[in-house]
Amino acid sequence: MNEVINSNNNTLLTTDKDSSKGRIISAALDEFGQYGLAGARVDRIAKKSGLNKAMIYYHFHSKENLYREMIKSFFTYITGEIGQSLKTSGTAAEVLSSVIDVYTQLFLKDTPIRSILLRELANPKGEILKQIAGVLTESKVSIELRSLIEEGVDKGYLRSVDIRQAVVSFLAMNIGYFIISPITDRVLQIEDREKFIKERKEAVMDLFLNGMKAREK
Amino acid sequence: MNEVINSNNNTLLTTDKDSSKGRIISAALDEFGQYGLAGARVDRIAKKSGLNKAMIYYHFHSKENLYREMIKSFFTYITGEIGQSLKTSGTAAEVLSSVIDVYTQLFLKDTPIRSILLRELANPKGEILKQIAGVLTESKVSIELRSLIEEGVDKGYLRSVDIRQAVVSFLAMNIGYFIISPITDRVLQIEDREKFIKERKEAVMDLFLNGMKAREK
Amino acid sequence: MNEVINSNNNTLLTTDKDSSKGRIISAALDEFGQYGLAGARVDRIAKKSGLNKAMIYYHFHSKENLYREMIKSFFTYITGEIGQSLKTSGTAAEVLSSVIDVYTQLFLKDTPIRSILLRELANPKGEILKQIAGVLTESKVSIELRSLIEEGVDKGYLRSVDIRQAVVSFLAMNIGYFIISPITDRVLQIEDREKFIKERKEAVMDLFLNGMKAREK
Amino acid sequence: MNEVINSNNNTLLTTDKDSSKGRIISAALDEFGQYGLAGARVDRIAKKSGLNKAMIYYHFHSKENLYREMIKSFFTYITGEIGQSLKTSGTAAEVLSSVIDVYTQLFLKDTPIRSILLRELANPKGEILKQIAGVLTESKVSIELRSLIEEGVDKGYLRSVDIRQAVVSFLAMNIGYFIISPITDRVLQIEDREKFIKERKEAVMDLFLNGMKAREK
DNA sequence: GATGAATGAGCCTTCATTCAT
DNA sequence: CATGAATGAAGGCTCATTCAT
Repeated sequence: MNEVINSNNNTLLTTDKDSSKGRIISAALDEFGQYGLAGARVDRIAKKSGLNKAMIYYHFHSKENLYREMIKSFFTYITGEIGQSLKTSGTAAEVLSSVIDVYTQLFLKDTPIRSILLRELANPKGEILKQIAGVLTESKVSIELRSLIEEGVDKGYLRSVDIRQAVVSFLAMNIGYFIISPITDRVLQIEDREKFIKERKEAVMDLFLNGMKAREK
Repeated sequence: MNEVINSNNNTLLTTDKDSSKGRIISAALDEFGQYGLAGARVDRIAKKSGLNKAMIYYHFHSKENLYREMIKSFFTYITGEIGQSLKTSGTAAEVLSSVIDVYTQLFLKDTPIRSILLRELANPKGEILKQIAGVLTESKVSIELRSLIEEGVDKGYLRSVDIRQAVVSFLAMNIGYFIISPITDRVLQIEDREKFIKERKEAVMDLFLNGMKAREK
Repeated sequence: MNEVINSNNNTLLTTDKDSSKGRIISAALDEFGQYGLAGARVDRIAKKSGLNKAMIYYHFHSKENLYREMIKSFFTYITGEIGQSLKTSGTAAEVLSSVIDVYTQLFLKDTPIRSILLRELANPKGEILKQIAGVLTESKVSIELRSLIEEGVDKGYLRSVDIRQAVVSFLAMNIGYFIISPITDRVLQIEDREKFIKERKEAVMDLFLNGMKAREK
Repeated sequence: MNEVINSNNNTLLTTDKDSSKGRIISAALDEFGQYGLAGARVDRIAKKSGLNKAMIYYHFHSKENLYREMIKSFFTYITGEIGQSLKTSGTAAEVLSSVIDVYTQLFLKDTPIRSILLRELANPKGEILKQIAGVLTESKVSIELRSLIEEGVDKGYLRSVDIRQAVVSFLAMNIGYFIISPITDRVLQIEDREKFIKERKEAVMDLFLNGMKAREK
């Protein structure tokens, strides 16, 4: 799941542990994930990467540019992951299950990417979000979901609803949960988080499919 | 000195807006909302508040403490708002509708509180989240939702599902949407956001209630 | 000659030794004179001024701006000096003598201003030179010289020559000497510089007046 | 390897222009002329020379040494130029005219050497000035001037004046003008500089010869 | 010779915080 | 309460110089 995927160019991915650029990007992911862009310290990134601070500027010119390059690099990697993981054929339940798996993998732990995404969501007008949206658009996940639902509607086993609302609801139930879980877990006093997440997949699919199912009147 | 008031901007506070403390808190909400804790500048807060920088330290001792006080002040206010807005009786649809209204109101615009909440969610172990969770727990929203669903299950018109999963799904469809909307709006190419949000309320209630409804076998 | 002339505004002159701005400007004059803009170190200026480095930025915003302010301050002071020293009536010899005295005073020693002026002359397109030229234009020295020569020509005791060339020649013989003297003193093996400079005044006036004098043919 | 050559730019050197050393020296002249020793950047010199930064250190060991070597190289060239251009026989007017031509050629444009010389003059105690003075001493210009004047005095058509003062005055009127011209041109509002410089030669010779001429009493 | 990468010291600037008044 | 000035500790970035190849 976290193997080396070394692109030829300057988009070195998370775990190209050999090249200096790769080590810096990796350290940057850590640092930016933990402290955010403003809170990150170039000194710490240098130390984490085992390189001299000047090397960061040699390769990336500025802290902000390093941030951008890191995000670009990461999302290039993510796109590949999603592409590989996503089942695009099978029953509706199977496809949904596969989509859920992808997001669960991405957000389950306190990954740097989760933190970075959240902080970027706090700047809705920032350029980074556009970039992220672009990558996700190309990853076709939403298109898969849309055509899946459209097919169900066409074949008559799903109700005719606003498809975009349905897609948003599905994504929100998955990604949205992982985002707000630090609060909801506390409010709902969920102690065994692992178990809850395991059960969540079933619960989401059940609610979604039931909510969408056509009724015989 | 502790009344719920409206600051001149879009920031709602629990402190007298004319007092120095109030003006500082108001400016801090702006600044922290825009830049986050690490990115905020005490100088700017001073300028925004029309006061001297030293006054901030006179009243709040440190930047971090100002941040905490600001959040405390804000959530005290929020709690009141939710308490007043939340219908606790009526049909299930009416209660859910009222809950949705509250969250929509809170997150609709790019409010400072949305940004602050998101950045705090990026630090899942931070103390602030505990505080927020505490406030929300006391606001009884989740309890209302839980008992609403339990009642439905008891009376037989809702299926017997994991109630906490249901509550999480409902919250995620609402709050979660507002959080990830900067991305989903782009990916799904939603141009008329106002309209989409208006329709969303119906869509969420429809999906949720249908997904929960008991079936005749 | 070096007294405190404290303008009311932000143009503090060289020796306003009390105010922080004055102390910084004074230290800056030293430092920039010795090392030039690029070679100057803000740390050293801070140390010399007895203040914290941050205070320099508090008062002057940037090293470059401090440089500009220092020059502005200094030339404002110089203008006053020239204005006071310059005799505007008397025989031609008296006026010229007074002009020479002013420049001798300014450039005799290794003053910071001499160094700064020279380094600016190395950037002929820089803004600073324009500023300096402006100040000197307002100081009326050149106008005095021109009208002095014009009068001599009108009255018939000076030859009719290009007045601007004459003014330039006079200035070059004075200022120009002080500028190139580190070289000429060596090449011409002038050991007793003090004596040479004392004699120079006579020599310059003699050459200039003789060179300009009308001849009976 | 040590021929006098013309670099591609406006920089004259004594080193083979195609060799790496030559290209570096040429680039250094450019860079030091524009920014001075402290402001010069080794990176830029490398880029301008089309070579790697490490090559500069391979050939010149340090930035400061490169500076010295560049100056040495340049003045070796200058000496040759002066030697070739300088007429050492003819009437006094012819010789002076030839000297003026040499200096005009050297300082007319914004040559790097003009800037470098000016900045060095700002450090009157620096070693570089000694070096320059040495080269000029060897170039015999001042000796030519001295003997020219001495001859005039001996033969009776020049007044008996301090010869060194006369030489200094002559040099100052020429070199000194080119140095202070960025200021005087502005103060005297000289718009057609080309024309002024052409006329200057006559004016200087006229003033100088007239000023020195013996008078019949 | 030639190069890209690496380094350590230092530089300009900023910032949270405090002090004197 | 309120302010302008002051401070020390970084923080981002640069630069002369060196190393491995």
